[in-house]
Amino acid sequence: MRPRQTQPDRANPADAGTRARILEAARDLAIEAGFRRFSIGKVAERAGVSRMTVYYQFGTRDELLEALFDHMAARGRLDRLPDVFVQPEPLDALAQFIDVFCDFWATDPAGMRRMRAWARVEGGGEAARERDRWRRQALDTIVKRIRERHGVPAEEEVDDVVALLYALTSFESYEYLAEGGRSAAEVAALMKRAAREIVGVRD
Amino acid sequence: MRPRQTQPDRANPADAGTRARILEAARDLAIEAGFRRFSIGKVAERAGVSRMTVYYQFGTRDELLEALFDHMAARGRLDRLPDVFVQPEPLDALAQFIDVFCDFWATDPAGMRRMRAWARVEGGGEAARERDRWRRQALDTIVKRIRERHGVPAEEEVDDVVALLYALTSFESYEYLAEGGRSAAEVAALMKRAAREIVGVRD
DNA sequence: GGGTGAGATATACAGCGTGTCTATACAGAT
DNA sequence: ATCTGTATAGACACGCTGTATATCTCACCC
Repeated sequence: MRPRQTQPDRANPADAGTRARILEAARDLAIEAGFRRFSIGKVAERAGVSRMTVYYQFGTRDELLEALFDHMAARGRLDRLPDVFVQPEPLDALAQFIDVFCDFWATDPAGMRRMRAWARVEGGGEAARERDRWRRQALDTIVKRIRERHGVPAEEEVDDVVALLYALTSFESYEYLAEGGRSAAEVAALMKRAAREIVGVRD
Repeated sequence: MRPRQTQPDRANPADAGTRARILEAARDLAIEAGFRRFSIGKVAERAGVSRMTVYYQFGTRDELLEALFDHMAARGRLDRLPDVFVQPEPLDALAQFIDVFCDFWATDPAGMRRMRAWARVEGGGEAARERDRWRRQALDTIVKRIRERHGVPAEEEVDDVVALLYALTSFESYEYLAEGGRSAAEVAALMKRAAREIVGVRD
């Protein structure tokens, strides 16, 4: 167990968030320099803090990166997701789901890409994997509701439709779609159109 | 400039491919240990070669990884791609295109995933990026042929359709689709179905 | 006011990995 | 016999991680 982070708004010396400053510095550095040149020392320097403080707060480089992952997710307004499930019309829910995620991916594509890739390289990023599992589950729910509400278009398996939507709404797909200079909104529109075709509802 | 690789079939001492042995060792190690524990020393040891030889042959760790990338592509039977373009029926071409890539991704998913992620993290993997550009270009050609041959389904922009297919046929999508335990052939079938819906031909 | 405890820091160190340099050994080609 | 390209050995500078130890400084509590 690591030294535990105490109450964030602790009546502390000069600042009120050494951790936050370190995370911001880490994020900037990750984006700017890539993970190759990402080191505890540099993060510390950038945060105006000693190297030992970073170790004290986060333990290891990996734990710092994992924390950074969470930190970025928190900035991404992913908290709007619950709204999606109160939508009475599941097709609207699907559309809104796509909007929320596209906004999320768009908050910080450079950071996101590095963090996710890092997770794939190193096997870290448990937070991201967790979120992906969640995303899949959500799609499953939505698709099932759509099928209850509207008909089932012949031979299509639920699992297959969910898998396709899962791939379509991934960050990686977002990035590929955004490559041509498309804005987040444009990507979302494209995804929504494709999603409609994949679920195959004859409106 | 690095020491240049001489003719591969050089009438050499004992082996006839120190490079090849090193690349195989590198591949095994990358898959087995991840890039975290991927070091020149370990590769050398595994290849039964001295550390200096690796440096001599590849220069730097990055150059070794870049070479490894090419090496893996060469094993993936990506050379069957030209066949795709002699297909008279562009819809068949699209299907075959998907088959070839799914086979390619399936040759070595573990290695592929690490290599691609590494490219994203470090900015390396020029070979992979090159291949992606090529993939996009190929899809563009196929889509245009489809539109010539069959009609154009209303408002759909060529660029949008191409982008969607590009995302759909990416390695990352392959991986997401394969997650449920689907075989390469099953993933290919799924991709083909989705691709048909995306191009929107009313057969 | 003295004690306590958590946060932050300084210094030092072991260990590992990269990349460079120099020197050497050896095989085939001229 | 010499030259060239390949493989290797040993040593080294440098940078990064992670740990250990000791110190400093507050806020807070009695």
